Amino acid sequence: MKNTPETLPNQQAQAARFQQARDARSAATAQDYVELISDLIATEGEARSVDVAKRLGVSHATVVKTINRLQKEGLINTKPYRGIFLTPTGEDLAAESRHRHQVVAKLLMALGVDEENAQVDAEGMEHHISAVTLAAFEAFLAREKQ
Amino acid sequence: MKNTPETLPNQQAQAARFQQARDARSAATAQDYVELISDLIATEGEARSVDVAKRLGVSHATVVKTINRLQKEGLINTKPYRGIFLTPTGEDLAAESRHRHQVVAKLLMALGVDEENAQVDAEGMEHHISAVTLAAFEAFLAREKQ
DNA sequence: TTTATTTTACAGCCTTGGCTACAATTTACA
DNA sequence: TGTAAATTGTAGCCAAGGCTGTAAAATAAA
Repeated sequence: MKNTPETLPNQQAQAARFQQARDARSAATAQDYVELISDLIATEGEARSVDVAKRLGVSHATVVKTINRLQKEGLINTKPYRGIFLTPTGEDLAAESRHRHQVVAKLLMALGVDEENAQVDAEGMEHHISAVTLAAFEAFLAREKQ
Repeated sequence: MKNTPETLPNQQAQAARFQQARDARSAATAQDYVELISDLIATEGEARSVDVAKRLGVSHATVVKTINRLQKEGLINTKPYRGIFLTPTGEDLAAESRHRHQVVAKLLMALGVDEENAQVDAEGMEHHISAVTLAAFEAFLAREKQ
């Protein structure tokens, strides 16, 4: 295949889109954790790694390892054998993630998707919603409400 | 935290949702590859690993490794130093993926998202769209067209 | 206050999906 | 035809995110 003048920019644009999707995938873990930890603190008063493991459906060892990484990244604070807490940065990310999650789930339901399917799909989709798309979703929901 | 009668099912439901999201993430690679290979064959007459690498924005070595895995999984056929082909299973998956991708992109644009952002977000979102949600998207688009 | 249970931590392993560097093969062209 | 360029393949490395198994600490119960 030769690189005609048009194919090259298309290639690069497509590569950039795939790159963004990969970035979103790797950011998804951090978002899931902080969102869940924030929820647990709000509803249960504390977040323990055993609860995080149960909610995520993974082993507690996986949780501990990930928590350690997120702590290095400045999203989480822990003390040995004590609960898990969010840093201000982690709180911000959690709030943003929860908001995106809720908007996506509401949009799906507004389009006629049942609650359970909306929750499942929102869990995966929320990490791939750009600011532009989020705004479009919110605008649609605002229109529908009238 | 004690497991009150209500928290347990909730926990399990949430764990199942996260599990589905993880499954979708790992299936995403296969879908991206077959969709892209199918596109390349359609537009260029053949799919070569160097082209796949350029379009995905990864190294050719990564492509070769993944192609080998997908071949073992029965989605792709290759002969040493020859092009990449899809098995019937791979063709089916590619068609399905392309369709989902297009529906998602169209929906985003119907909601006012610009083409480029729609393409980026669709690339990530398409792997997390259940059959129910896909049908809802299509129904919405059909309604809009009138 | 011991003892048992729960929770947390750590060690080591696997797979996926990235990478670079180098080797082999095919294709293009001088 | 023979050599250079392009393409494909291989080897070996890394990080993330899974896992099991075992040890340590904290909590609950006898």
